[in-house]
Amino acid sequence: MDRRQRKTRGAIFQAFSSLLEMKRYSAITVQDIIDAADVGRSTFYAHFNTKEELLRAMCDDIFEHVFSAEVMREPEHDFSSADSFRDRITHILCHLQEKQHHIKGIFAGECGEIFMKYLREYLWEVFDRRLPEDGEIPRDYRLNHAVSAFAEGIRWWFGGHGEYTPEQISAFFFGTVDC
Amino acid sequence: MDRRQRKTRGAIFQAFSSLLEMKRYSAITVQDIIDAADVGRSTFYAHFNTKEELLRAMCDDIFEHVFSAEVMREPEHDFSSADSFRDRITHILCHLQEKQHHIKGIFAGECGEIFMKYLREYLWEVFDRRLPEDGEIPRDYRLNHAVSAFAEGIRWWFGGHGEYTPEQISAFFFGTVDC
DNA sequence: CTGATACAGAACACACTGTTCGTTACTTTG
DNA sequence: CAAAGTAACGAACAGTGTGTTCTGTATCAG
Repeated sequence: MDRRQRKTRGAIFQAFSSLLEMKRYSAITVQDIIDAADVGRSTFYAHFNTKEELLRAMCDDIFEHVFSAEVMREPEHDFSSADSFRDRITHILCHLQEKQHHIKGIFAGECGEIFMKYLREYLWEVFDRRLPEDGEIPRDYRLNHAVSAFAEGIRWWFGGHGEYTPEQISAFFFGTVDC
Repeated sequence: MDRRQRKTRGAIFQAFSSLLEMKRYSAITVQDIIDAADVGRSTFYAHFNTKEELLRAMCDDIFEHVFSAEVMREPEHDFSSADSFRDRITHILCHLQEKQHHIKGIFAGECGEIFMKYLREYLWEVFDRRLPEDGEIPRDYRLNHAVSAFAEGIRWWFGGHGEYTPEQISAFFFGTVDC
């Protein structure tokens, strides 16, 4: 990738991210972004067709970092042991914490929902490998339950409870849900 | 309230609701709504200052129906018995099912998030009265956990699992979470 | 050095928003 | 039943944001 492209892309991400901490998503205009990023209008549209696409790209960027090493690079990992599963979960939380600065703005506003949606998709995969078959309750329901509780736990964490460590959040989760 | 007002308001709600089943929220314009509702432009703005306000009004409408009899009219109800709490939850599910037709469109798209946000606010109150004090895990976390799991359970229900009865959903929930 | 590629910036057509106002139709009150 | 009040209509309007196009300039890779 061209150095100019990286630079521009980074500037836009940075601008958008900090704008999100001040304004709600729908109140942010493309003009705001290109002003803050200090790039030309046509340049923005050369990178992203729409504001929404930019948001999606930012989410992908984050999740690539958070999940790549954890899940993608070891697709054969079985999560058979409860301990190893718990480790994975804690790792995910650690990586999210690293990206804290980028994520906070996204979580704050209405686009937090979009972020959550993507997050849930990734988490679904992770939990899908772990959740046991048994029970009268539909597996689908239980999977949804676990993913929802964990994802919303993360949102809770970022939304004013940053004092806890990833290990603690992990402990809270496993103390409340049975996996 | 004037009959004309009611009629207009109803027509707009109806139009918006059915539009939501075909299009995503942000793709729906005020023009679309007034065309579908067959009302004048100025009339729309006499009722709602913005599309967002319309959505909020619709949500309020629904929740007033779902929660009024359950919670508001008996604010002193204590939920002390596990059974009565479970009954309340089931009642809420029943009332949601009644409003199914109006809710489906809202749930579908991105504005489902707004609906969920309101839903969570109401549920928070309900669960707040029930959740015990004890435990090492912060009460706040556990409350968030229960509310999230239940709310997302409802979304799951409306999102293609309508074959289950309110009683079953209730059973699924209480079989997964400990309240 | 050179061709390719990215950026700047201005101009543009287009779409949607939210407001205003004069007119018509309906509803309530006296 | 009439009169006053209120809501709806619909056209016109300015304002704002979108996404595209184009020309010229700067930067990159080989």
